[in-house]
Amino acid sequence: MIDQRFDPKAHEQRIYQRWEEAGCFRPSMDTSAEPYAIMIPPPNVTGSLHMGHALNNTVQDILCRFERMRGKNVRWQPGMDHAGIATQMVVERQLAAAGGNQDRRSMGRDAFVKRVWEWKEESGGTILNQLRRLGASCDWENTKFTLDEDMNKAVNKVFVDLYNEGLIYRAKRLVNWDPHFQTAISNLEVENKEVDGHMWHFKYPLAGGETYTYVEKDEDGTITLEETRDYISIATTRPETMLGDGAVAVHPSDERYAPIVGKLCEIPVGPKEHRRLIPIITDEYPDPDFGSGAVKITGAHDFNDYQVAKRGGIPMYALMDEKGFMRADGEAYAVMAEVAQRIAEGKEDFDEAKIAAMNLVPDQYRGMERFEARKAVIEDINAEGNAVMIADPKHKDEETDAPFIPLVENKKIMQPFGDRSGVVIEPMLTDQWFVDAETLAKPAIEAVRSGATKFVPENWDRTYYNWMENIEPWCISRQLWWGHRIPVWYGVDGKTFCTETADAAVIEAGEYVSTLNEHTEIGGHKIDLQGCAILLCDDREAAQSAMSDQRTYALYQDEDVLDTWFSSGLWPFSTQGWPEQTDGLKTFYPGATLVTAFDIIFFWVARMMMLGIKFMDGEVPFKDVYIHAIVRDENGKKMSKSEGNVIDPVDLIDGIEADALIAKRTTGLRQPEKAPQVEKATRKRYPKGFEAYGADALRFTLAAMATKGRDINLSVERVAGYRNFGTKLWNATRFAQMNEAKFGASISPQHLELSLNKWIVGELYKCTTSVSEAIEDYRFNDAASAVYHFTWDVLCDWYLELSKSILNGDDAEAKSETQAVLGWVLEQTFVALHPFMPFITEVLWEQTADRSDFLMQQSWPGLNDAFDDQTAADELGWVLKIISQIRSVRSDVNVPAGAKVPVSLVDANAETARCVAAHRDVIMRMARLEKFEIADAAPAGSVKSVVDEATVVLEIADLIDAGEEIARLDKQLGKLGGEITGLEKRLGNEAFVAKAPAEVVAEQKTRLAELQGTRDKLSVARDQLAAL
RNA sequence: GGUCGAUUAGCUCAGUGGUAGAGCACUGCAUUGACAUUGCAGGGGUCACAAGUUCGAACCUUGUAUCGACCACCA
Repeated sequence: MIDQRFDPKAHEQRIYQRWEEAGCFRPSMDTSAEPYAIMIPPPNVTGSLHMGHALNNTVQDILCRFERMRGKNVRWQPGMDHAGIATQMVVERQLAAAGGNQDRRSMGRDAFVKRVWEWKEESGGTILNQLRRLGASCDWENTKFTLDEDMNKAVNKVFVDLYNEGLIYRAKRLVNWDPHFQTAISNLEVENKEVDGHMWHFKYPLAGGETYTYVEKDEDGTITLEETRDYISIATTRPETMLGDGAVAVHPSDERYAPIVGKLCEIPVGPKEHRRLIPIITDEYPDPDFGSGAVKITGAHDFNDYQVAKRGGIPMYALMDEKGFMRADGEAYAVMAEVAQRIAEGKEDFDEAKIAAMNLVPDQYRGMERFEARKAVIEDINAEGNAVMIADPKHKDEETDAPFIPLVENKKIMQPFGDRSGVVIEPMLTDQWFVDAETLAKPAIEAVRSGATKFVPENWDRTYYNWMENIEPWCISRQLWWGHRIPVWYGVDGKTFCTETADAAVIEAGEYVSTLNEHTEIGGHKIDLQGCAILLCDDREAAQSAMSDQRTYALYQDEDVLDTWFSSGLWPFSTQGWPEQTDGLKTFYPGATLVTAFDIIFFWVARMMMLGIKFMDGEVPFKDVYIHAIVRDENGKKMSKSEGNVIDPVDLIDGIEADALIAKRTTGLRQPEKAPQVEKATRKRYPKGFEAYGADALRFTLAAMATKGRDINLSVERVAGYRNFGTKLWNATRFAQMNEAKFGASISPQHLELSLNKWIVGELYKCTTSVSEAIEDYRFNDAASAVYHFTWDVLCDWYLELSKSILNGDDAEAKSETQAVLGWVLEQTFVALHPFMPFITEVLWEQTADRSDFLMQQSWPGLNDAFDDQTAADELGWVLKIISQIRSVRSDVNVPAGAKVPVSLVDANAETARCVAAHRDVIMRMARLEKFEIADAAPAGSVKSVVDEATVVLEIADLIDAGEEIARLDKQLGKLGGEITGLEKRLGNEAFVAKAPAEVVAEQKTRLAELQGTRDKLSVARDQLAAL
């Protein structure tokens, strides 16, 4: 006999270990079985399980367990992502916390990377064990890490192939620069947030004190302002970038500035005697209605300006260093400004490299932090009187002597932040590696259009197209140390060797050297072609000094590493052994379904599509992409640390005391002042913390709430409810054991005698069929509710109750059949529930019979409609109906719960009479009846109701009040009357009868007849009562 | 500005043209035998609003309102 209750803590980890040891998670590699692969979205090695992971992996596990039971050859590919920035950040923080002076740079690259690996071995990957706690049936023996050696081979091959095709290239471009991590990041890693900003209006004086007539008109062409100006007015949110301006642009149609287009104006910052003059140009970009209509063009510090500058051949001057400080290198401003001036006037050649190296920061701003520099620039301009002035609104009343103040508009501006660092991103002109995403995107778009890959729910394809069709070059180089190093080696002469290994680079370099002639100079001198050796150096400096030996051609590797998503993008095939043609690759590519949240469609899904199609002969990496919801708290708020509403999945599984929960939520807050608030709210909402609900309850909750296309608001009450559901199943099994149900035996449904047993088998068939269909269609909520409803409402509330009479009765044959069916139906229920609740069902399987196998290895119920016996279903349907009806009436007329009531049936037909005979005992027990007989007429003063053709008569005249009974019947008649009128009206409508489908019309007619029959019987009963 | 989504019972949500549903909460009754993590019975909804299509609309169309998400943005 099983325990009184299921204790998740006593079983879950034990069961999981047994599965893993027995190799249950391994693919069968049965060649006759259909392969089924799911690639886990590799969690960050730094990560720990949150609710999103719990949902994501529950869904994957349901699919995998279901398909495994259906006999497929399943591989759920697990692994982790090395998560470049995130991981490097964690270790750098650790170094800082450890005190001492050690940081990344003082350690040096090799030592630091070694340190990160050590960290990874010690503390990385806790999330994989948390996935085990959830029950995830991953193929752990094939666990991969995106930075492992085999992954690196794939990465290098992909890089080299794309490079050779020209789809990867190096270029100097404006990229998003994270000044905190001092690396480029992709535009996806930038989060645009609205912040309070200012817009300053400044005057750029015209060169040589020139003047023009500035005219403003309203819509009708009436002149509203006309004045002589010796400047052009500029509005900017970033005054510190003025020093890098290359031009001022106005719209070609803007008449206000037409007189001065082509002239020069002065940037009003820096030492007066060395100020630069820049041209006033036209471009389509400026919006005449915004600001002053004139835009300063700072190509090296703004993405829009960059485009204008490229179009107009405007020089781009970089003002900041990699930390976001004003540059402190290079020659004096006076010299540089002069050079810049000559370039602007066309007297000196425009050379990108030369310009990029030019430092146009005046001495007083050099080395200043960017926001400090902004303040300083503003102050200096204001002090000099080049701010556009406006009457002080505070003194509006006395307009005559209103003091003038600089015009500064307060406005909301969108500012870019690094999603990891949280600092303001700086557009930076740097050399980076790019993937020609546009070319790769085309077949990836086509694959979704053609249906080779489908999004579920399908409306996500719009999001996918939208992004893919407007895709920009993907910046893949990162100035980090933790990651796949870019497989490119340079000679000091700038020659580039892109090869899969360093050895190959050496060979290529050797071939290159052999093509040189003896006059070629490299590194400042000729090299000895005869005995020249190729030398690999750590960096450029080392290479350069090595070149002093004439018998050496020195190489150094590119310093940068690749964007993490570059290696994740290969996940569907790199994990299966590519570029080797392994069995795994042949079997498990393409995968079946990718399960993920929408927020990584761009980061990951799109990249896997592009790279998968490219490198796997045009074959997509997965057939379906199931996009699931975001998990929020019970009120629909995003779970966040600062809100204090984060629910840790493991806490729901293991339970947690209130104090521990509060401590968890209040420590390490970014805003510690919120702690008391969080504590109060948590204490109020969860005064006892969480009980240990177990993994099954959590999984079932997530599945039940996983509807297509909607967020999940997770409530702990709901988890408790599904824990109760597990208890219900547990106790049903306990009941079965007490009644000696037969487990571990098979039954032949076609040979069953009792309609009760035929019926439950049919109900089971309907249940498992709808579960299968729902899972196939990714309707996890429907699947969960089908099996929930069957287990609780059908099996426990009806079948178990109805079977008691037989199990306690004298009919040995009936008893034996029922024991067999009871055990079998429960076992099948375990199977059907197993994908959702793997632990409790496996324990029940284990403890109900001597088993040598696991539930998770059983076959999915292969039931067919032969199991669905309509006669039995009708018969039991009637039994259920009559019991419910009698119970309801009893309750309505307040018959004491314990009282036994005599009941007779009037006007029953032969079929009903047969049912009465067959099920009399059970009906009497469940409806608490003293007798249950067919009768010709009802005794006076009885309580009546109607089931189908028969009138159910409760002979309890003495217990009731005639007036109340009349009132009860009137209420029912009123309800019926309303429905009947509605139906009559509809059926009286000629258009309805003519146009609606015949079956609908017939259905409504039948229903009307039924209702009328019921009404007639009830009104007769009412009249009889009234006549007394 | 573009795109997508939401609005149904007190709460959280299902429901793809034909009798409005679930869980929780609520009300009444029930306590020796699977289960109080329970059972039985019940109350509760103008399906945001308006117009349209249709024999028939929570569902389809259009519009309005409110809320949300994502993307892109004006110096």
